[in-house]
Parts: sequence; C-alpha cells; structure tokens
Amino acid sequence: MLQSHQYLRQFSIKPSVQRSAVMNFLMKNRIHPTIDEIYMALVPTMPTLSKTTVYNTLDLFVEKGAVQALVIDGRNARYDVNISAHGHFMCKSCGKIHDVFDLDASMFKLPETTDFKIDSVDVSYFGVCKSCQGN
Amino acid sequence: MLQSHQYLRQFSIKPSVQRSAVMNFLMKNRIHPTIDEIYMALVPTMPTLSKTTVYNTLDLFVEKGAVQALVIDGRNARYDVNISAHGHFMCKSCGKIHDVFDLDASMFKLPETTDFKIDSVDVSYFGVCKSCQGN
DNA sequence: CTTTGTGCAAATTCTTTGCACCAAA
DNA sequence: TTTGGTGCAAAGAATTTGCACAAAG
Repeated sequence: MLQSHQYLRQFSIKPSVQRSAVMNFLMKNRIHPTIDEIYMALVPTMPTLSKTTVYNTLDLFVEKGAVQALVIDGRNARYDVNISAHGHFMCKSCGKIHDVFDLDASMFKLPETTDFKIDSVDVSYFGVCKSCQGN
Repeated sequence: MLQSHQYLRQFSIKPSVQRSAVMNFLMKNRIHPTIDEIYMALVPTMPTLSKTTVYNTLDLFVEKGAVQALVIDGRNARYDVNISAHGHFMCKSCGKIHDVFDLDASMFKLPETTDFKIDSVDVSYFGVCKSCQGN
C-alpha cells in the first residue's frame, strides 16, 4: 500500500511530520473527517500539534489536489482522500457521511456549456441511514 | 406571476410581512443569496428587520419545503427558491453561483440501495465562469 | 543563513440561543 | 387573551490572521 509521504510527493507536497500524519490518518480512516476530528485523533500522539497546522495542511492538500474538500455538511468542512469518481450520502439524523460508489459513470460527465469552464462535479445525497431508521 | 404570499400558503406558511419580503426577494432575484445578502437587500426598506428573523424565516422555508438550502458554498448557507431538478455551478474565482438546467434527468435519479433511505440529491459543479476567465 | 513550516493567541465571521416585546386572531 | 412572530443582545462554534519560534536544507 502506498505510504502517505510517497503519496504527498506525487502532488509536490513536502512531507513534514505533521503533513504525513494528517495524510496517513485520512488514508487509514475513510470517514470524511472534520478538522476537529482529525485534530482530536492526532493530538494524543502529537501533543504539540495545533489546529492551525491542521487547517494549513488541509488547505495545502486541497490546493495541490491531493484531497477533496466536501461541502455536503453545511456546518463543518470535511475531507476525503478518495479522488476517484464517487458520490456521498449524508444522514440527516446522525450526520455521518458514507461513500456512494454504485453510480453511473455518466453522473460524473461534465455538461457541455460555453458559459463556464467546469472542472469538477460533486454529487451528494441526503436521507436517513439504516441504523437511524428505527429512531 | 405567482405572488410570494400565495406561494407561501401553498406550503402552509403564514405570510407575515417579513416572510413575504424574504420570499419575494428570492423569487425576483435568482442569485442564490446568502443570509447576509438577503438581509442587506431588505434592511433599507425594512429598517427594523433583524438578521435573526431572516434566519428563522429561511429555516422555516426549508423545513416546509418552500426553498432549498444549498451546501455548494463551504462558507455560507445559500438559498434557492427553485425546487425543480437542476444543478448548480460555483465559480472558484468570483464565488457566484449559477443554475445548470441542461442536465440529463438521470442525474437526479436516486441510486438503488438498501443501506440508506435517500430522499434528495444535490449536483454541484465547480470551475471558472466566463467573465473570470480572462483574469 | 535563508526559506519554509509550526503553533499560540487573538480576531473575525457565521449561526444559534434566551428572552422580552409586538401583532394577529 | 392566547398564540405565534419578531428582534435585540449575548453566546457559541468554526475559521482566519498576525506574529514569533522551530526545523530543514
């Protein structure tokens, strides 16, 4: 499996200790975490880590195209290292976000238009997940 | 053309002066405005209007299904009175949001899955709009 | 050295909450 | 008079900024 620091170099990102730790977390935990979740997960083993660094790091990752920023959650920014074409489902009840892979490839085809230069598409679904349906 | 207070009644929303003003603004200005944009546009003619009321009003509209809350903008909530199936395009440069109507109906078909009960879909495009391409 | 990255604290921005007053039925 | 709506001020949460120190080359 590709190591986080190798992955970072593919996007011309210098792999500092902090950056590798954030990327490693994203690669091993496909849970579309918020900044806070990433910070909370890493602080125990990196006590000097600051949230500012997590912000800086993710801004850089997004800018370089190494991760995708999800806007599906109106409240917090979330990050996904999966660059391949897939959608996201957010449960209105528990707030968890799941990947949706079984989508037609045509979903990700960019529409023909001369008005805009479109370079990415985001497909988000909303509803209630299985484990929340009893509630 | 349908009046804002008539439209509100279709969704069982009591048309107060403030609510009608907000809905009227949304119907006449299809610009996917933020809370602040709506507030700033209405305060001049309604000096006692408060931003809390704009928040309350839009929460109610969304809850009743009269408007759609857009999550395309990572920073601010935006609102769209257009309920029909269409996508949105956001310019990374100027931040403006445009409707995208020429989409295949299949884009809005909900995928078959037993894991979630999906009840809505949001299709967002990102890129650079025509007027920003020179910059 | 010089450049780049990190981290603290403060500031900003957006949104929510608590509560008192106002308006409509 | 009772219910629901409005609006102020304060609180809360997420993010950004300014700046000093640390690390890497």
